[in-house]
Amino acid sequence: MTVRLADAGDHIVLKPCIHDYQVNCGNCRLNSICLPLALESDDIEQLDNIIQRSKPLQKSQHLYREGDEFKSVFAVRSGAMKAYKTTDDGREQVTGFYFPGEILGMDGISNNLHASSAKALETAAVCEIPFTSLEKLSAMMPTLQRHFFQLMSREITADQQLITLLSKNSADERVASLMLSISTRNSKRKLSATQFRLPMSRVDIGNYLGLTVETVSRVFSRMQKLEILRVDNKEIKILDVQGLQKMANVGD
Amino acid sequence: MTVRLADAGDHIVLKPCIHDYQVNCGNCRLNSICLPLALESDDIEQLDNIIQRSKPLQKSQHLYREGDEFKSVFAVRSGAMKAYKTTDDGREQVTGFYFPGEILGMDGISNNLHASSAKALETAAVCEIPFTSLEKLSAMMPTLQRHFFQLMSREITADQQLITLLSKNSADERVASLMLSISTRNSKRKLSATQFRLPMSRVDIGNYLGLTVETVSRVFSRMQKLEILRVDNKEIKILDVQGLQKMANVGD
DNA sequence: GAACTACCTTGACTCAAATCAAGGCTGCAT
DNA sequence: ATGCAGCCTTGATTTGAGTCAAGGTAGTTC
Repeated sequence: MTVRLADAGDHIVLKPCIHDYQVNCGNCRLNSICLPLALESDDIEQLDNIIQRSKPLQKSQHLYREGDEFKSVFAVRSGAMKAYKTTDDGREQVTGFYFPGEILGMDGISNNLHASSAKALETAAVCEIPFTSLEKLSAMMPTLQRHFFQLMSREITADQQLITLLSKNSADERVASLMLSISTRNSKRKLSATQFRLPMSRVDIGNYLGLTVETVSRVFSRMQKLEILRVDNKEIKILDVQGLQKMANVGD
Repeated sequence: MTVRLADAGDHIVLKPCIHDYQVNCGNCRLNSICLPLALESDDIEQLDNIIQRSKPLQKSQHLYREGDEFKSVFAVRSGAMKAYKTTDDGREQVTGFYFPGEILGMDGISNNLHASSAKALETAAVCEIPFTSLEKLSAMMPTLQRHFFQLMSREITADQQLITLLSKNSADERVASLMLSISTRNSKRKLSATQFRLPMSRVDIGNYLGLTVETVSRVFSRMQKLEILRVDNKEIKILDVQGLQKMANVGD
């Protein structure tokens, strides 16, 4: 059975081969997420000039690796990315999933080395923002400087959310929270909040949430039995948002 | 039995009532940790001018609370602080411990509201750095701007370390890692790396590491039995650094 | 210095998630 | 179409940390 991916027509199509190289920040339909600046059009043009748009990454291709020299941060334009660290004993800790309009790579600033690796979960296009140019432009444009401080701060609060989730919540609550997070982020980019395709594997979800694959799989089965979700491999349909919120144990 | 607190004379005395209000950034002995800038003395003076030094906080007094308006970031001058969030069901998640020279409050930038609360673990003095002034100064001083980006990035990598610890490591490994982290940070400020007094309670340690008090206590007992640490309430003496590293399971 | 409180430790028991094991799907390559 | 490899699911069993319970210790107040 086939499921429609998006309910909002052709806003952002998560299929390969539709990557518009001519897009610029001024007309990018993600700029309300990516750069919610009250930028003067002149400012946008300056920003646009420093941004490099390269050819799309294929699934499982790396954007950068832990230890690489840090030169740029990246905005996801289409597709999805994961950031992860490899622990001393070789296991993988996923530190974040990044969807269109979201920025990654900021952990590399502190040491001029990327502190994590970034890999495409599916065919993905990114905008590269060279950091030295961004710094110079920030010094000249107070709103941009402010905005970038805010982006970094948001990464910190997101990490703290995850810390709390890992430290205090059960397997059910963790998976439910992730589903709600993806749902919310989808609706921000005008995609369906209730129906979507997960770009990551169960292993990735487990590595993000501090759970094993088996546990993630069991939670999905449980949610399906409770008629909170319909799960068909990577296709997710949220049947009962309130039930999901209750399962996530989030205060509302 | 009494234990000397510091091995380096009167560098930083963790006892109350020795707080020098006349300190400025130029002569502060923490500036190699707090602001490792190759700042011109003129630059230091400008920075110094925006920094406010208020009277010390008493133990368990709040510096700010979750939801307060964000106005400033803070540098710890003496004592120790903890940052924490309260979960929807009233439990506490400690997101970080902050020692002299370390900066806290950066999670408030994203929403202009503090995303966590900060409380003194013992009598503590802080330097308040008003954020709007810092922004203005950053736009004028590239090294300061760069430095502040790096500080925020460091907070991100620290959070990612904690995420990995919570997600992948056993109780033994978590407690051992925290002891090593405190040891390292102590030696950076010329204090003993092997002997120190924990400013936080077992409950705080548990809330930071995602463990219960009982588990933290049992780990300390185990470490003592293995002659890795000597634990006398809050006094810690590391007897076997290599054993501790092995227990933390950190690659070297 | 007695009493109180907050903090810490230890033991016995329980339970949620990990581990171990096996089998089923899916989609790609031949 | 067939075979293969990676991914996902389900069941049985184990285990590390949580929970419950009780008692000890240190520091503070009166």
